[in-house]
Amino acid sequence: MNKINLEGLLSNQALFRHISPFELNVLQKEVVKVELDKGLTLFQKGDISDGTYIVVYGLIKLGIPSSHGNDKVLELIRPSQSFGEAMMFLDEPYPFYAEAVEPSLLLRLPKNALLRLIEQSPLIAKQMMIGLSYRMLGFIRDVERHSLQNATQRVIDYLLQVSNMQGSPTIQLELKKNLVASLLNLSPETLSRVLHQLVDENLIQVSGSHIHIKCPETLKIYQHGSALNFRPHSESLTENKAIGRHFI
Amino acid sequence: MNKINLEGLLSNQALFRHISPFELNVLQKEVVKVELDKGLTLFQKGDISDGTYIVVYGLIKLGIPSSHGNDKVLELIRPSQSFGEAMMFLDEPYPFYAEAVEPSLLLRLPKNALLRLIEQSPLIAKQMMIGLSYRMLGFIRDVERHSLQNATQRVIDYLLQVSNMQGSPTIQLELKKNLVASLLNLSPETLSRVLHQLVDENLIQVSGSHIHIKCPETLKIYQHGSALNFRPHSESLTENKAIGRHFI
DNA sequence: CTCTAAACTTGATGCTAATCAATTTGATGG
DNA sequence: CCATCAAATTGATTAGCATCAAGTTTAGAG
Repeated sequence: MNKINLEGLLSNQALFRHISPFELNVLQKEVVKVELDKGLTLFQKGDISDGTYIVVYGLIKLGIPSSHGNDKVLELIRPSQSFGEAMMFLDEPYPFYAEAVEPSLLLRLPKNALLRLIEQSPLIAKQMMIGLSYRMLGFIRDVERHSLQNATQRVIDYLLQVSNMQGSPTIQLELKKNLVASLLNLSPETLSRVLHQLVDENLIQVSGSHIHIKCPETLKIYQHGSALNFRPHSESLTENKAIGRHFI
Repeated sequence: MNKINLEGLLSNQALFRHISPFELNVLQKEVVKVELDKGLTLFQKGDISDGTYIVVYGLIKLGIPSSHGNDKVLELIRPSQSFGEAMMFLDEPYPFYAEAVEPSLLLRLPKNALLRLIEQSPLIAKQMMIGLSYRMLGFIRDVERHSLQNATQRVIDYLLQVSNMQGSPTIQLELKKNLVASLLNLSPETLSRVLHQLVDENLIQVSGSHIHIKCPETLKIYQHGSALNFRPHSESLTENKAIGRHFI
């Protein structure tokens, strides 16, 4: 229980960038540090929400269990990101479980403290909304990927995204391929085959968790033009695309 | 351009339940009413965000276009719900298009007005977060449905959900089956076949857009136990489910 | 450095749901 | 009330990916 340390951690969070020293001190008494070893579960699906968590370091997996063991990885939460807000605001049980993929340190912000902060600081409220919005956009992109792209396209999408995030054409997978597969809604076998195929086509090089993208541009084009990717379709859902607004 | 009418509309929105008369008057000058005929598009994917929209009446479809015409319906927005917040906060282009499925009336709240309201009223900020959270939970459930359930399960899920929403075992589809299918990530043909199968099994009755659920309980059980639903699986992703928290 | 278990790969097979195509049903307007 | 077009159904076929099963590689403990 190291107060100075805790204050330091809190003041480093983007969410509390604009917090007053006084409020920081109050908050510090309400926040709980939670340390999780690799593989440990923070909460299960169905548990009652007990606040919002911020990741200080480590990597948290939000997953949905399935009755047959083939869980779905919903999202990965990285340092300075938070999770659990939605369930807190709605007083709903968690629709996913949270588990540490790596040794992690979290901060738990109790509901009341967070609500008070929103009331006292519009800047924090705005920051929270930006956070929520960012994650919402992530979900929208997920739905798009899963609905409109095939296995190869999803893998390429993921590779390009990670490469972009890590700022290098050579990327280091931070996850077991099992988890990557689940994140992309693929079986591990299919992921393996797709990667192999991309190697065959001389688009990437793979060695372990190290993947080198030979030419991002080519890959992007391949994603849309590849013969593996789907065929035409019978009918459009949107025949009436006339654009119109009537301001009144 | 009917001012009294506009004020009335605004004060009826859950979001502005706690707004002051003065602020209501200011806001009223910034809000724009947008009327859309059936089938008309409000904005396209990629357009720059110009604020947040609240639906007064009608039904708005948020969709993602695909290069081959088989669009994906992302979400349906009903009266008193809003959309576009996330893109506004993040200054991102819309990742979907918005189109009126029925003749609709919307209110457009410009970014600046909304940001001002958040600063001035924590209650509005909180209300907005609740709204965002609600829609986030919807997306989480979508991902779960699409990842872990097969066609039959998704359809049953949908039927039970609509039945629940409408508070009756006899439900009235508010959408063309085309759109329902897209919402559930199914081809229209598959939706048709699944419904037919459920009729054969004597679980529902269908006549046009009118569907009667004979026994919600039986349907719920069928959803999990049906022979059509999947088989075991090789390997679990989550072997390490020990629950542990170290508070420090 | 070796040993063992887990992670990953590879091949063979089958199932689900998409696609294609042809009707049938239903709705809308003249 | 019929004509016309969109929506929905139905059947036949097949692509895409999951599953199952057997191997190979990798990594981490001792």
